[in-house]
Amino acid sequence: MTEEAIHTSNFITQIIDDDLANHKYETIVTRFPPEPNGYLHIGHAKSICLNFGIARDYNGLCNLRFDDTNPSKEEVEYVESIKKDVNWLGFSWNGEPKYSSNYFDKLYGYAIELIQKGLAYVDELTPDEIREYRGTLTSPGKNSPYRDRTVDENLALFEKMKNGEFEEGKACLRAKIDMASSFICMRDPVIYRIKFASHHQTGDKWCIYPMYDFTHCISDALEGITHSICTLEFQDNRRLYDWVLEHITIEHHPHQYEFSRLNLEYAITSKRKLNTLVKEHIVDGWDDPRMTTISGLRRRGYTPAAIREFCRRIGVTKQDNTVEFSALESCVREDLNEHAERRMAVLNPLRLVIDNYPEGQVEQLEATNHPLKPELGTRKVPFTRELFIEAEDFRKEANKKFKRLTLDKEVRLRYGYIVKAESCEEDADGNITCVHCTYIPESLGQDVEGHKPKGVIHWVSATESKKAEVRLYERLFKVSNPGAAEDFLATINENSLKIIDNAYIEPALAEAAPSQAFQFERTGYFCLDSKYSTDDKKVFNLTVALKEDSQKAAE
RNA sequence: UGCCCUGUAGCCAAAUGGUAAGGCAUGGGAUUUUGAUUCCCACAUGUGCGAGUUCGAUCCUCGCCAGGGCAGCCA
Repeated sequence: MTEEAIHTSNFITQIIDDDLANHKYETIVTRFPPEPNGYLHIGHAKSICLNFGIARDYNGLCNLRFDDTNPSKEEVEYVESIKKDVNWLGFSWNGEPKYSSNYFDKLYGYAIELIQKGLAYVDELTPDEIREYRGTLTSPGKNSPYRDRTVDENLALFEKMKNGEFEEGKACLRAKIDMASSFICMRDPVIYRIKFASHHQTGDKWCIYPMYDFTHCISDALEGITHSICTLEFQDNRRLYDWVLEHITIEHHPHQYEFSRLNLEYAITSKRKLNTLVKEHIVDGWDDPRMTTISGLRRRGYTPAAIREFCRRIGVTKQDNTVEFSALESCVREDLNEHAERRMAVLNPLRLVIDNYPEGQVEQLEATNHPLKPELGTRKVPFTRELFIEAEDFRKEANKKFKRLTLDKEVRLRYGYIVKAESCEEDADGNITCVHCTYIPESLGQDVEGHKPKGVIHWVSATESKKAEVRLYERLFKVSNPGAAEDFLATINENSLKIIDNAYIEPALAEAAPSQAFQFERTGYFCLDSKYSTDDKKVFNLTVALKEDSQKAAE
């Protein structure tokens, strides 16, 4: 998966192909325009891959533009996280990051132009009245009594708005379009409102801020965007996008195209709801490994390549869709299977004593780091008389499908010897506390005539291994579509985080580097937790479990 | 009961007038010192429904049905 498809085709790239063939454009320019009011999530990754991917595939440009027209919801923390996430996903934007707020002066000028053309007016209806006058989905609206003010009057009033001479909500600037339009966003949309809020980029320079519909199209035009790609809910807004650009004096007129946003099972792709989880401390921040935010996926151990591949596989259309979570997991497994070195770790230790192995002896067995990549080398794994194996890898007795250790039967210890379970000890409650076995000295690295182990299990030396914390995760929600629930907080899976504080890792894992992925053999893929892991106490996150043979459940 | 958009397999998604790609999932089988990986095989007489145009329709036309979006001084 190192080489991604150079050109993935979808209805938008088909339009671009046509535009290029017709010489409508020579260079394709796109943009990714997040509002810095939250962290990016997997849904944004789809848009990022689309916009930056097009720029890459067509040798074009993609701007990163913060759509920061609402200072009361936005923060610099978010702009920083967004830059980091876009870069981490493997993309770089054209030039410096842009901000809609860069264009506030020009936007103000275009508002004046509209007023001068008699196409905008200062309305003094209250917000409630504006809503009443707007009409409904099935009935037309009616004109505001302030709609026919003179140009001069509007100019003076808009100036007063800018100078802070109106209170918030007492006046706003509206485009004069059509109160009877079947597109509600064309019923004299508000294009400027008063907000006495300081802005993270412009400070207290302004007390009036332009609305999205007025800002976005002009920002696109000013940046020379050719294809302005957004999600389906903006389809109606396209009429207003075009109206604004047709009625002001501006060089470019980009075209807007809409695609369907990603819905992922068992995940939430609403910044507002994600924010609730963070603010209510239901999760451990925006980067909680259970979150499908970019930062959460990163901390969980997902790779940029896996996320990009996922976005490639799901495609881009206008159809509503809900992608199964397994589609995402398949992408990380594919990447990690190829790139993650293999290690052994025991999460639920059961003592295994090899009665015929010399006490005190430590043998350094050689283990390959990757079964299909000898170039990744080998490492030493200490083998001793007492080991830990997974408790679930031993049963006193079991049916034929059980491919692990049972009394009087043999298994191979991965990279080591064949052992035969002879007896086990139990506590007062009947829990198995220790298994005694014998090993076959000549079985190291080779089969032995007459011995057919039932399977291969992983292990760790009881005396040479290190203790570690391992965090296992399940889906954050109990239902496949938490976003549709009346109260999505009620669908939280209380068991989504399981902390194992007495896991044992082979010595080589104590050297694990942050952001290095490992496969704990027969268990899953893991990485160090960037937040809680320390030199003294390693903490590993489960990225994704290995697939399990369905026969395993039938044993 | 207005306008806009969308209906191809369990989930994504190609093909856009020439007779239904691919991926995920699922079920079988082979290989395997990871029940992983890898490799084979199976998986839509069918494109929401009904008409029409055509030699031929998933594709064009009309009607119907279903789903989504739109009534923030949010984006």
